[in-house]
Amino acid sequence: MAQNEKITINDIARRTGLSKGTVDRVLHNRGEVSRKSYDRVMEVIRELGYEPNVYASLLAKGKKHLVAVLIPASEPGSFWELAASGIGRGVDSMTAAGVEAVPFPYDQYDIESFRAACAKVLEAEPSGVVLAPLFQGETEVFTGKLAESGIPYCFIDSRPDSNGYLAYFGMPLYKSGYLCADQLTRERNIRGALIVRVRRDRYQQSDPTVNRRAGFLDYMLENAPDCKIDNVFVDPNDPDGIYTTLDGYFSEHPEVRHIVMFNSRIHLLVPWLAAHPDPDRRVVGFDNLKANMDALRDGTVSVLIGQRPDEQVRLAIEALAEHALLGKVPPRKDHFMHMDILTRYNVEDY
Amino acid sequence: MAQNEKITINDIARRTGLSKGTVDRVLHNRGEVSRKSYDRVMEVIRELGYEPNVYASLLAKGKKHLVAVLIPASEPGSFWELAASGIGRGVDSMTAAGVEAVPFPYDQYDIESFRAACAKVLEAEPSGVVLAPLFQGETEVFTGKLAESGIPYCFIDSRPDSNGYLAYFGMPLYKSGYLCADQLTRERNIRGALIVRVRRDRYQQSDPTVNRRAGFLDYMLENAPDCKIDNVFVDPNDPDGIYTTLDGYFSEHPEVRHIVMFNSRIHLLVPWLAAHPDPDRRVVGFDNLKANMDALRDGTVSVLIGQRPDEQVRLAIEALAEHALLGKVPPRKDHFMHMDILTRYNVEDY
DNA sequence: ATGAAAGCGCTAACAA
DNA sequence: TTGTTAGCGCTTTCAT
Repeated sequence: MAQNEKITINDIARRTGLSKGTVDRVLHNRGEVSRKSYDRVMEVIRELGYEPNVYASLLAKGKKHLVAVLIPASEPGSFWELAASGIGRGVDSMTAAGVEAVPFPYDQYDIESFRAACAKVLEAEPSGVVLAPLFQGETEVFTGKLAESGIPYCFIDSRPDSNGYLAYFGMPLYKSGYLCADQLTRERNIRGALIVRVRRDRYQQSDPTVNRRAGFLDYMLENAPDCKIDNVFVDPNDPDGIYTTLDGYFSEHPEVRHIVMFNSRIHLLVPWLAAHPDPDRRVVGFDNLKANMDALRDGTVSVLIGQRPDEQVRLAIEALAEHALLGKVPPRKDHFMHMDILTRYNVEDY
Repeated sequence: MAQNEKITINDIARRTGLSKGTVDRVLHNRGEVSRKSYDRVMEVIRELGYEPNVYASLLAKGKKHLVAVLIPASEPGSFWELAASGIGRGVDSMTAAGVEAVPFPYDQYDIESFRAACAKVLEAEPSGVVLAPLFQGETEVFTGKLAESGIPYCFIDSRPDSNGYLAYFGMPLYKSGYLCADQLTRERNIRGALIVRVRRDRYQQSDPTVNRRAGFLDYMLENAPDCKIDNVFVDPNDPDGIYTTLDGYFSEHPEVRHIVMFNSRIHLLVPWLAAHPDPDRRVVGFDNLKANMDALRDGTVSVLIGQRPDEQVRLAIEALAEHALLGKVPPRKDHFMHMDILTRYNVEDY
């Protein structure tokens, strides 16, 4: 649509009186061209509105682009499984354009496995890398290496304070806490609310939930200052312990009917909640894990706030693909995903 | 990644003792091949796990694919403007793969302009068509012609009862009414609710709001059977009339605090609502028009239910692109979009 | 610094 | 029915 007829490097070779070879050299500015020729070629290029033919280029260099996706191994039913499902989701037309996204999984609790995965990625010489910065220090080391090799990378889920990334796709964490509080407390005059937390001490990982909690608490301060907020800690690997903990808490605080968790594990509470039904209770959690959505369906959980991790991955891959293919740099770096409010009435098509 | 080394039609030509030409013929089964050769080629193809090189193919045929998008002209601030914005959103890598999406706008109130747009589309010989079936009869005529020409098409927004389409992307209408009712009536014991409707008689158009209303009424019947539901009709082009109508209604029914509209025009009520603030009022509408989102922000409207018309368009284009490029047929035909619940706390990143 | 030429894998027109 | 061949637009040696 640009020009009436598509113009090729031949056209611009003819017009400049130079050869295809030279034109190609300036096109990819790989030197060995006289200043004069360079300028002349550039001039004609813009004059004629030349646009390279991607197929021809790709065909000629016979290279497939690889986008490495560095995220934790997707244990069934986990948050990262959702994220991983975004890898295949990548438009097939992208595949058709010669970009392949490949997962490089690692154990999110084992920093060594992360290092190993990083090494593999480097070996594979990808055109781009998508990663979630779980291990802060190690991530910095790795992205440093990527930068050295001139390999662009995108963050998903959360984002370190560095600056070299091509783009970031994630949920606005603080705001999500705010939204969460609003969904939790539809009425005024709430007596108390319970935050169920998971202890995470051992791992030197970043913790996205602290921002969420901050947003939550600020909302409560502003809108329900008299609400007493309790915290309770549970171990995700100890279902019985969770049950007992809740039993203990609620026998002391039967008046509390508002419960919230800031990570993706709200489903851990289902056994206790199901055993102690209460139509006036309100439970809000995060992320569309299968187990969470089931809890929504059967009414155990009232609202889930979703962030489409699969979309985050897809968008990151696409950004990288476009960078590799077309040299495009996204106009904005930070892309905050919409926060989806899920209830039993709109989970089905999620 | 498929095979160790990429295998080409030359390989399979050599292996079968036939020529590239013949191989190509069976690849695109365009006949002129003996049964025997055909079988042999197919055998070797699967044996070697041959996969065509899309660039080479595209380069050779030098054809760009055109996807025509047949939707109403996007008046600023309208629903269709949102939809149209999905056209550009199409991944650029798709563009890189040689697919261009082009809008063919028409006047949604003028069936003649629709016919004209259809004619233009046919002339352009697109590889696929995206359309919203506003004019029922005319749509049938048009899709009939498309079918004749072997051009695949996708519906967005709503879907006729026909069957020849490649895919459909839209909101589940009945369910959206149900969801709407749930968002409107958070408490029990509602005295009354008001449905504001737009008269549409002149136009022989399909009306998606009837299903929505049905879902809404069913929810109310099941969950708030004692709620009296009133209807009021307004003319979108007569702001003063709207104001007066509401004035009239609410002077008679001051106890009604729940208001809903099933089309995308909830913003029409803003002047009256803003002039008569009531913290206990609840207003629910549909679609993320700019004006609607503004109303959400300033608190005039409580909840908006969104369906991402731009995504519908994008997905439809992609489905068509993949069909054109790779011959892929979507596994499911009907794709129901997630219904987004928007409040003032999550509009920002929408 | 520049040009010539051989492909990349596939398509399509033409011969046979 | 099948084979041959000339490109498609660009990249990449290898000469010059």
